[in-house]
Amino acid sequence: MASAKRKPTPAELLVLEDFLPYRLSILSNRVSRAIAARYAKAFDLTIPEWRVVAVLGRRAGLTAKEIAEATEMDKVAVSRAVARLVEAKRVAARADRDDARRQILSLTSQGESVHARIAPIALASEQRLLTALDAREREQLDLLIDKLLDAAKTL
Amino acid sequence: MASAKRKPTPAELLVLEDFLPYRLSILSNRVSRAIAARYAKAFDLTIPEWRVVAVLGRRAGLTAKEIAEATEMDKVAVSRAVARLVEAKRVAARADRDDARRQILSLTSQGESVHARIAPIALASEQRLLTALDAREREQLDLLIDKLLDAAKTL
DNA sequence: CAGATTTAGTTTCATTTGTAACCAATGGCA
DNA sequence: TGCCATTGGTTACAAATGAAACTAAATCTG
Repeated sequence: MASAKRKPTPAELLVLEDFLPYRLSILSNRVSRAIAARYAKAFDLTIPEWRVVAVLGRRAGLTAKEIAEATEMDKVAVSRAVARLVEAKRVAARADRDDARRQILSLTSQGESVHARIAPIALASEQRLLTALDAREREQLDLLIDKLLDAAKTL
Repeated sequence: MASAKRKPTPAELLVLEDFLPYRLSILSNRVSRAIAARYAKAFDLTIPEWRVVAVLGRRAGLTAKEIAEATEMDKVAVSRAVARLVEAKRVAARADRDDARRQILSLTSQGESVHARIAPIALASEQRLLTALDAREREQLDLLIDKLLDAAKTL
């Protein structure tokens, strides 16, 4: 007969290396750090600044609020990143004629240049990571992340 | 005839919402924050401390070095987390007779209690997240994350 | 249109985190 | 054995982050 088994306690079940939130955290950190290492010092750009550049590079004329929404950064982080970027003349701010609180932001030519130079580095890193997966797996990954992102919204 | 198309530049190809490192970062943050919110205040425990508790809960008698390896935290983070846990009498340190620099760490009964109370909360959050996926997708996810973790190691 | 409320964005301050320097113990090794 | 390099861990300092308070403009409401 089968040996009588006690049901494992939650504490016994929780193995850090198998715990999804932990795994995601390690993965995200490894990837972000590796990529940031390639541009952070070379371009004197933080990750939040990079995100602002990336989004303005594709959609010029956003306000800080819109950038915050697009990047999922909070408004303080956006404010700081934009301030540094404006200071560095990588982003230009012009007044919004309809609302004096808002500023319409867009990349300067220097900002465009940063964008154009970092984009291939970022994409190459992503591609390098994705070489671990075949085409089918990449599709699966996209789908799974979409589902998890959605589920995590309501956690 | 097909219209002549210019090859898109990298800057045009890089869409933040589709960029894997960005997606992973958002996902990881959402998940970690949601889970931490459930225990951080209630147990006065930071994420690094929680990781130390989790690993010591399953493998008592580790040194700080070993904890750092097991959790992928750097030694400073471990040192700080352990210091707070010892202070709170959740972790006990005893001298290693072979090497005076090392301390053998393990959970106190209070630490065990924290572990036993948080484990089900953490697992429940993970399960809740995973309800978005069916059994097959969960397997795929595990496999994909393993591959990416491995690939990210050498980025 | 006056006062209250909301919104966009910034500043301030406390906490967290990361890096580097440091200290003490150990392990070569000549 | 005596010196040097390495290792385990902590400390100190700077930079990043987050929460809350704040400013100023816009909007709502009576």
